[in-house]
Amino acid sequence: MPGDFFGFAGGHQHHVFSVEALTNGVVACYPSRRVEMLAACDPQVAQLLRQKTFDAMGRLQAQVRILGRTRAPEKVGSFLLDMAARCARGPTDNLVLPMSRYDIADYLALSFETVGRAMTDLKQRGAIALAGARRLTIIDREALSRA
Amino acid sequence: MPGDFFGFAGGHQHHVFSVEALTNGVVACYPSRRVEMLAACDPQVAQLLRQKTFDAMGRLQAQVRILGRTRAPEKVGSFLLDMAARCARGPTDNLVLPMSRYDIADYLALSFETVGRAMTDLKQRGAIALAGARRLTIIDREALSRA
DNA sequence: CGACATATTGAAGGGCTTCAAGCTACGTGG
DNA sequence: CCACGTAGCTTGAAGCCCTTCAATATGTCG
Repeated sequence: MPGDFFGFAGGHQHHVFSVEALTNGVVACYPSRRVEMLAACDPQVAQLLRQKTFDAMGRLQAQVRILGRTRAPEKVGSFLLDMAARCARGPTDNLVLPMSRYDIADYLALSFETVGRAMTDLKQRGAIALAGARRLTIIDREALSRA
Repeated sequence: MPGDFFGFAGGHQHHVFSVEALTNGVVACYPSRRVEMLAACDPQVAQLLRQKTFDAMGRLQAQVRILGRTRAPEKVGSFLLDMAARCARGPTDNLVLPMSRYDIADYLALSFETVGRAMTDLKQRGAIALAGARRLTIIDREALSRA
């Protein structure tokens, strides 16, 4: 998502992940060698780099927590909470998913049909409200985390 | 595992994970505020901190890759490869699991019976050899990653 | 409007979980 | 020394959840 840094982990060897942008945008590349030099010279750059790295770790930890769920509605529920936190444009719990069911399924290690079924399941339980496939409102955060 | 750093992500708020040591050992705690000060003053400390952080991110990414597998033998197989890489005491593919089936199951979001069944499954396919429950030899790395 | 991508819904099958019963290994105490 | 007890592992059977395949619906462009 906009502002996210990625790719600095895994040493200078091969990367084990690919990255997909959820919106149109520009990707700025910084050669790791040069970043290291900059960080060595300028403590403020080093501090910023630390901050960005910690942010990236936080995203990874969130991903681990989501993938660690055992059932589909739990996975989708915690995914929606995560997306709500990252797409937050205000205090409301309305959000527009920036990705398709297929992309969500890929992210959660589920089939895209199961993602859809989990959505309607959460809706029927009153945890969320759906307007179309991507526009939704979070009604019961508790229900999403313990779905 | 020995030498692992952890806990510096997630900002200065609440941590969302617990950590469990796989061996007896000593945990050294560094107040984040003081670490920040040290890093700001000493570029070498900052460099070391970056390195340790990248290592931790690598572990998290490995965990995501493992949890992202859809079937149990795949999960256990890639877990074993990961453990082999982290327990490496030489070029051999022998390793002693430092954790019980129950702990592995918890780590992989599976039931401990399923972990055991996946083990015997991998053994019967000739991917690994088991000596007791924890001592094993990796025979076919390919088979483990595509199990 | 028409066409294509995306979502929903249904039904059959398979994998994992759960519950339950043995089994093995190890340490304790008689 | 051996019986015993506990913790960990294995194995079996039933049930549930997810996947897969298939058909229909929705919606979003041109």
